[in-house]
Amino acid sequence: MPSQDTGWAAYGMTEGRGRMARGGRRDGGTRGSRVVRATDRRTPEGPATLATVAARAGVSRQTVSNAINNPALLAEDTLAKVERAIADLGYSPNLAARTLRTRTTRLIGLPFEPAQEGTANALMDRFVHTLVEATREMGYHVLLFASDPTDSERGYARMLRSTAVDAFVVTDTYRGDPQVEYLQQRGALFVAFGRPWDQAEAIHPWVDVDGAAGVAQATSHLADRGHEVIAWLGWTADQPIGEDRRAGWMGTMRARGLSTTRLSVRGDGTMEYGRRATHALIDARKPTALVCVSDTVAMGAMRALHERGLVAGRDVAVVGFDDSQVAQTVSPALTSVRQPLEEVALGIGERLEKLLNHRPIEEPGLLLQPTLVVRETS
Amino acid sequence: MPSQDTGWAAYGMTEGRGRMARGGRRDGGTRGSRVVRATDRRTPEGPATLATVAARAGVSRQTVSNAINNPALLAEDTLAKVERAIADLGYSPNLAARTLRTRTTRLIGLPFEPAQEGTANALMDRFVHTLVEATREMGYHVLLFASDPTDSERGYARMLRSTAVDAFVVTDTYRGDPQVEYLQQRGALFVAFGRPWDQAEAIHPWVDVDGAAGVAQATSHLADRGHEVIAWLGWTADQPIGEDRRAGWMGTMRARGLSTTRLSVRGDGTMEYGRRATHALIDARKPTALVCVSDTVAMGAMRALHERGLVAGRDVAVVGFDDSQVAQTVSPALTSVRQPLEEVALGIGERLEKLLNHRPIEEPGLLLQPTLVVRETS
DNA sequence: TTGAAAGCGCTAACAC
DNA sequence: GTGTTAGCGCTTTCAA
Repeated sequence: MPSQDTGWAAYGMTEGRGRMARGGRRDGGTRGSRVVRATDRRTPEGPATLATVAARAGVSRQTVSNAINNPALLAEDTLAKVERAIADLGYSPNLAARTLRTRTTRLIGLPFEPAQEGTANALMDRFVHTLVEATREMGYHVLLFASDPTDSERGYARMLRSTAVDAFVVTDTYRGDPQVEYLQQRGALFVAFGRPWDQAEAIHPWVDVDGAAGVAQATSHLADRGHEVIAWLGWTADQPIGEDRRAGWMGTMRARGLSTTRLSVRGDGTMEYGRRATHALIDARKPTALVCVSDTVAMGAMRALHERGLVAGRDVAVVGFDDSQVAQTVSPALTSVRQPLEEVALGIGERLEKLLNHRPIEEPGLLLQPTLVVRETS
Repeated sequence: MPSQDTGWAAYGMTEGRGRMARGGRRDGGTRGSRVVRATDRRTPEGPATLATVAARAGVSRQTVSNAINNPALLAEDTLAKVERAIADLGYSPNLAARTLRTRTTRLIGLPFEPAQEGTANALMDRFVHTLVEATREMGYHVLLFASDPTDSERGYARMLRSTAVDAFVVTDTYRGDPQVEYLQQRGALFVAFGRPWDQAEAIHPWVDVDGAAGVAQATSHLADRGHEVIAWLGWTADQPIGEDRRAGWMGTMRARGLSTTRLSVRGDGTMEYGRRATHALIDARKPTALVCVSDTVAMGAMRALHERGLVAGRDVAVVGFDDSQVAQTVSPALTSVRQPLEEVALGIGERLEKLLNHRPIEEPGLLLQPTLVVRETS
């Protein structure tokens, strides 16, 4: 175990801390009557505080505080003096003290769901990273917390009661979950990644991706290339996201006067489902193009084509959704709809900022357009 | 914008807060001389505090504190009384106040690097999730922060100075980075995901995966199946992880008395590199099996095979590393070495707990064994 | 076993 | 423009 005692060392240590924290610290002695116990050694133990900086700069603590939070209030030379001292001492405000005073943690809570070995993983990664960056620029950090799967409110409740975060980002507004309602009732601040599918009246800030538009784009792209028998491989009808994407296919087909009869299939999102559905579709309707609700399903479709000696992109076009790593790696490379996750995170960041600063949000909902990444399979 | 004022509403609001926070709160009036300004209304604004609970239970604040932190000290019935009150009021201690007092945030800092569109994404996801779970059980949360890419110490420094976290998890000890040194000098608490490759003397707690053993396993597997000309497709020699994995191949080949001459290739980790290297290897040495440093490289290899009309798994065996989603999805499915990321996170959690409780860590370093997931390509 | 007092480092309110 | 005072909610002596 390392045991360096350089710097203020013993950071986060309990033993001996009580003692340390006692004497010596408040070198200014703003309250004259205070009895300084133990040794009054001046060695800087622990990080600098407002008092340390104030003493060094020859001003009061409040002035240092103002220099940080309200620099405009200070005279130019005072400000310079204080800033010097801050730099010299390497001072950063103690976050806990600030939080206690301002009732503001500068933390954003992000529930981190179990990673299902499948779809959304890499997506989340792109999203979370941009969110971290965006919130950092606002002066916030992202706090991960496991939302109890059995009782999803548990996780939130604790965070709320203990004043642990200023706001939440809710990432799965899908399947009309009660999270949103719960948070709204509590008056908690949050922005959702995902539309309020069922509760149309609830107008909380949200950002989402227009899946229908993405699939419409894909379908148009195929139609433009001369395809007329274009099939849809979707999720089960209870999933709003899947149905939304399906609507994009359906709308485009209708608009182009193309038949959709027996060309729409639904099922769980597995590869095996994609494979079987593709075989069945080919037997029944001989589609020349397949639009899939996800890359995973598309991979199943490609496998089925392979099994029949058909080549994806030459004999039958295939389009996926998500632009996952698989889409980019597989051969032939899969055309896929890419979600603008970075933009989503940015949009959420903007809304969070307004929420946290109590500024009005003119446009609570933001629907972003995905882009079609055309590769070899179409 | 939502404007419910249910519950303690206005949570995190600035306006009017000063007023709210003033009167009424300290209903016990522990310090008799304190002048209570404004109205002394009893309506519970804001979450319950120690004082609220104490008043309700008819005990002092300290007793409530003890009930939470040192229940053994209390008489049975007093404890029961207090616990009742806590439950009734839905009380959770204010984290900021506790932090200010104890100098303990119960937060673990995790630097979140830019997501490179490629290798490790889904990996991180598996890891982070388990880490969140493990630390939650210890009563900690995970705080994400962007470590400045240009000046990696920047991010840490800020977190340290502002007493924002109790400990760090450092995730890329690879390429002998200065982070570790920096943190050690500061006496900061941390556990590394990754061995201390260069600075052998530095004994900080770490957990890592034995890449060499994983590749050795893969190579043995191939040799057992009768392969004798087994090639290695690695990363450039400056990457310790890559060299470690390569050593697994090399060691096994030697142990089995198989030649390695002109069978080892190195390059960047791209698919294109994997593809070209495979073509070159086949031209030069006609290997019957390819062991790859990553799934990405393996995908390149498979593409090359495909281009030559060879079938992976039948004509030439291929093994990857990471067991990424691609490995599971591609056809034929890729045999790959899977890292026990959940165990890594668990091991890190254990070490963190000991570190934070100032308990000795008997075994600072933990090297975990990956497993070979055999699929169609071998 | 329980209670009283003090103070962690900061900022809001107000006085000068 | 700067300083003074009070107190956020908690835990830690220390006294009863």
